[in-house]
Amino acid sequence: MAERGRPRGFDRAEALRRAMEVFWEHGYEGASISDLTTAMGIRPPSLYAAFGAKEDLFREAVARYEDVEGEPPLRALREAPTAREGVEAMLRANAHAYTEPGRPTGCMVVLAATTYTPSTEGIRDFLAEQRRLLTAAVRERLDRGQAEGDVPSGVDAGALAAYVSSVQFGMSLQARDGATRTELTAVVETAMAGWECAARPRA
Amino acid sequence: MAERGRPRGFDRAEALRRAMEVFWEHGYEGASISDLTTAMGIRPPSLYAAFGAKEDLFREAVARYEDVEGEPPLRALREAPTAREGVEAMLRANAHAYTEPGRPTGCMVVLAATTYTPSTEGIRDFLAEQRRLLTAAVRERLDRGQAEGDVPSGVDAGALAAYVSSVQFGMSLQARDGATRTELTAVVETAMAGWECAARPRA
DNA sequence: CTAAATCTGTAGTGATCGATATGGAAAGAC
DNA sequence: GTCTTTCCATATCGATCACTACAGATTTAG
Repeated sequence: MAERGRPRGFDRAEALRRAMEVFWEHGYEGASISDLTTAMGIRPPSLYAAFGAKEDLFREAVARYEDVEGEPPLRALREAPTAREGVEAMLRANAHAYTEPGRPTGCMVVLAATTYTPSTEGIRDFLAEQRRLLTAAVRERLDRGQAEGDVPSGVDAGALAAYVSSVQFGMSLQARDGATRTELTAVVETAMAGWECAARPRA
Repeated sequence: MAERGRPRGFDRAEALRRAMEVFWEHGYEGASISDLTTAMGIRPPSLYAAFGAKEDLFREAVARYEDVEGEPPLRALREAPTAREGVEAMLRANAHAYTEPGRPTGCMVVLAATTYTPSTEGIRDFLAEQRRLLTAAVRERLDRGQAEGDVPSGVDAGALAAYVSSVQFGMSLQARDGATRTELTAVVETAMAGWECAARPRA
């Protein structure tokens, strides 16, 4: 049903997608309202009416990023038969996604707000929390692997999850620095080649 | 010998050290001239007279960071008897340095400029180049290990170096997100536990 | 002493930041 | 048609950005 009043003259979902790409490429502080409105094809009052403040738009863009870009690798992590295969599938999916032509390289959650000013500290903390949730998802998959017997029970799942996240976060930065898909895949294979040794109980 | 004219009223080296800490904590864009002059205890004209533009000051701050903070881990990498011990010593030194109380966490070269605007693209590229040099240093140590026989000759040194850098870059971000020294050290130990498997020739 | 050189503090430059006031345009309700 | 509601374009807001003009202060050179 049509709402009362003049209808919106642009596609809100498409505008959000374009805003996400600008934030993904330039980060929160690197994307000005002028950059965003140009990419979205609208003027500032339309942006503020449809999305609220810049910070609101950014949070919505991150949510869209996680739904569209972040979910497939996490699904691969969860749905693989073993924790090891899940981690490998997730890392391989990200090595591929981080170097997809025609769009920003690396992960938006990793790259969009490492610097901060007093006014953007909330944004920095928000992305840090999203990264902790990523590590927690790996941790949960490892715990499940231990419960199902494909990960040795003596393994420190927290340390192993933090290690996997470190590799993943580092891959994002290397992708942004120009690493190729082949190079990132080799990083994944190197990390996974060490898995049987790394995922072994230690003193 | 004293120069002609009124002498500088502040310690240039100490002012640079304070500027480095501000850039380290907040990044290039997150550190305003006002933030910098406040931390350095000087006024803008003194900053510009002594250091040039903000970008010049940043590059000098990075050089100082690399000399003071970055050199010890790299020396540990080079001076260890084997490549494996060198990498482990470097990573352990960084796990310690990234969580040193009373100063910014993580590595300045990794964290200070992941976002960018058209006017700061040069800064982003400059730090990317510094990161490539870090990876190249690891690569050189691995090549030497192969020449000296402590790294199997069939190992892909480039892939292994990129993997080590990924772990290291990821540790910086996790340190900034609040990871403790114990947690980062566990990441290093997990990575090194997999070394004998990872540093083995593969198809 | 005077002249030249260099540094410092005050006070501001134009540009850009995120965000908005205002008024006209375009829709449904009646 | 008129009234109400909502959206959009123009033009701009005050704040902050990196940076600097200017004048006074402090030094050496002579």
